[in-house]
Amino acid sequence: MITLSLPSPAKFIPPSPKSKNLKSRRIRNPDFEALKDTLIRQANVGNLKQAISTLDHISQMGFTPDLTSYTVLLKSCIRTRNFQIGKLLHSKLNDSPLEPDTILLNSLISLYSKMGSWDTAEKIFESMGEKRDLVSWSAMISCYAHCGMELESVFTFFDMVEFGEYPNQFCFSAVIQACCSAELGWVGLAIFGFVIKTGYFESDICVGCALIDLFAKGFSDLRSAKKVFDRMPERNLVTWTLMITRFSQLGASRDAVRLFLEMVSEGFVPDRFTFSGVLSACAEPGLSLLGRQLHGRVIKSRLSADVCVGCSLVDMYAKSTMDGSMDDSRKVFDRMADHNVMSWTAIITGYVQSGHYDMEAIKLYCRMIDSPVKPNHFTFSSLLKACGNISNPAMGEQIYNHAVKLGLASVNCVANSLISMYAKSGRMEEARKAFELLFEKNLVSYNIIVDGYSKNLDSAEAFELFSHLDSEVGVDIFTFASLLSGAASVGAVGKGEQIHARVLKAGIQSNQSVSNALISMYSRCGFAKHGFAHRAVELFNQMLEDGIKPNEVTYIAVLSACSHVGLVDEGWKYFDSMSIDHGITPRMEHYACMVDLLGRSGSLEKAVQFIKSLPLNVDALVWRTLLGACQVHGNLQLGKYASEMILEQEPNDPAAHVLLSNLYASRGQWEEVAKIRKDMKEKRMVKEAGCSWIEAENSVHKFYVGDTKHPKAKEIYDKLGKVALKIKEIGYVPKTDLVLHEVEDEQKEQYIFQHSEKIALAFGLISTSKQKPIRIFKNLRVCGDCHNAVKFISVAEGREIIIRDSNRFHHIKDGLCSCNDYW
DNA sequence: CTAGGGTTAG
Repeated sequence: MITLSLPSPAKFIPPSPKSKNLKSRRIRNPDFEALKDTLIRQANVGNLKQAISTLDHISQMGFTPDLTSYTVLLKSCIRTRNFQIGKLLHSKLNDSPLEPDTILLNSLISLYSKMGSWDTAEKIFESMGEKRDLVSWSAMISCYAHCGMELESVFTFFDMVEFGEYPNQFCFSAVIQACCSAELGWVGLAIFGFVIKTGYFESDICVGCALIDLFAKGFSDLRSAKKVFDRMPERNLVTWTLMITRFSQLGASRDAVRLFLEMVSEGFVPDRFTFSGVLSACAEPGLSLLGRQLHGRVIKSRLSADVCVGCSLVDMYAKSTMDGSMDDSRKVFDRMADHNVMSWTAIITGYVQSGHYDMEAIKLYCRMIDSPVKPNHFTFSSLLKACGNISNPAMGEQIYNHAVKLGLASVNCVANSLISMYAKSGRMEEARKAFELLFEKNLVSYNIIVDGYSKNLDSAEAFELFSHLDSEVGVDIFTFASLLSGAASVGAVGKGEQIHARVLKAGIQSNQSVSNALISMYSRCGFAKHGFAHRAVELFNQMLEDGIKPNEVTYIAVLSACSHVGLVDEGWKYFDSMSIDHGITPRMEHYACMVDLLGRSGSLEKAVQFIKSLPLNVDALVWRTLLGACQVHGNLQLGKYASEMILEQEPNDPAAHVLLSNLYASRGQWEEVAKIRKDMKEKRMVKEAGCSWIEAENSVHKFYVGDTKHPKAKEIYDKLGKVALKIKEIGYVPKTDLVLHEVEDEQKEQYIFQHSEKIALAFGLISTSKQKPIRIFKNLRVCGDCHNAVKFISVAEGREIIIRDSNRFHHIKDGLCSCNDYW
């Protein structure tokens, strides 16, 4: 019988790899050996602070810590990503008389590589001389690959081969990783050929992982990635995690989840990286329940405070919570043990993308810069987007200045975000300036500026850029979507049709965003003849037939198209099938579309019934839609109810006050009007002053109510008087009931003719060419009498008139308006 | 020491 003698667990210390060398030393001091053993144990369990003080203790005792101690400590720093202590060790090593060996220097390269300090890593690598081995080469190749210096990485690989070293699996995996981009994918494929000859493809897990990435990241080709995965003779947790993460990143969320379940059933235990990958996949709509269940498993695995898992959870809850609430996301963020750039960026981005928490995002940024964590280019992109959302270019500029100071200003996505921020704030001149100053204009930059011009109703400029893009850079789905929305915004349906033709020629009509933009364009351009709104509905049906998946946006477009042409039954049909057939939970916008549809067709009671039948309380948007319909149909009772509901949720909503006041005024109930006005005054609510502007003679002319400041004021009012007479002759009757003050009828008519949109139109009539349509912009909704008068003027003067108000555009021609008299 | 992760402008 054989008995094994083992040391008791308390005394057992794992042998260090260098113990053989140590035995050869002649002098062994027991105190030194004991301290060293302690140090190694502390380092191995990741207790770096104590290990460092043990190291100091060794020096204080008069011993010189040996290379093994440094190596073990450094490895632990790399494993736990403790860069601060890593750098401290490096400086201690420089101060010590020790001559670092290859392993220690390689470890230092790896440390600086993981920190992103490629320059320090490079210096160490170059100083190594004879000590350089295959590990040094592969560490350096890998360092360049991870620091965004892919070409440097490839060249270093070739240098190594030229130097006479024969690459092993580590070198191959490092250099292939550098080639995992669209630009260098072909180099990766060439190296793949080399790998096959060496036989590493069949035998090494690292090489397999790199090849999976070559296909997934370099070619977005998940099928080939899966082929590599299936052919690998051995798969470990890293391999599975890599597959799950890449599938998730490329939008194959359900496949990612399937892989995860398969992995678990094969007995692998997911770690922080695996959870991170699969949770990201669960941000996709429809997978949130699974995401919550996985969160439970994360807690059981004691990983809930981990930064990496936390990031994915923050992102998942931000994206998957239906009502856009950030509560769950924030809870996860607040419970995380500590934060890094990514977790800060994840929560800030979550707030920005949820739609209405831009200020919260900026507040968090203020907290972030008080912490030791520095923002990166992703953080700045999101923050600039937030500033654009709230149209605050001044704040955006401040934040951009921070990016300048951190040397991130010229990073593509930061500079592009700045342009987008200006464009969203209506500052097209600044946007254009920033665009022209771009160091490198990519397709995204062009799409932002084209979209900017489109949204800011300068479709001429947008189309001009488009033709440049078309011939020089190339266009993509975003360009088409922007142009379609631009065409829709100014009612340029002819241009829209041209783009539609191009879409068909390019064969991209089956793309979801393009399809949505097309439907939306035809829906918004629903002219009096109903032709285009019908076309929107037709396109939608065709989209379904072609098997393109509709999303929430599609339904907003198609429901509003139904609303524009009064297709009540179809509207109901689509609304029902949205959730039943396509699993899309209706949002407030969809409810608002239905209320609009019912309200427009005069079924106000049905609209109220609809709201009451819903399983949840609707928000102010829906009630405002109802209130608008009440105003058009003069239903005071329901209007009052609707505005009460709005004010319950948004007590200081000026729009609700004004709409209700207008409703009372149209019924001549002046006491009520006065009450509301007083209430508004007390609450210090500012009603935006109505103003209209028009572009003529190469500049913008802006008019307020009763404005007489314009140099051509006399001519304008003369023209206005003449036009008033002309249209009365052909049947125009002033809607004096829309005057919101209690005055005599004759005075009311005067008031009405001082409205800013009429003044702007009169100016347009005397200063623009008869062939071109007159384009007027108004900051508020166009007044009912003005709308009516403009229809008559279009006949009397034979002009095409387009009014873009705060709500929509009105394309008025031959006495008819594209809005079908509902807005 | 050398393979995997989370944040990203249209």
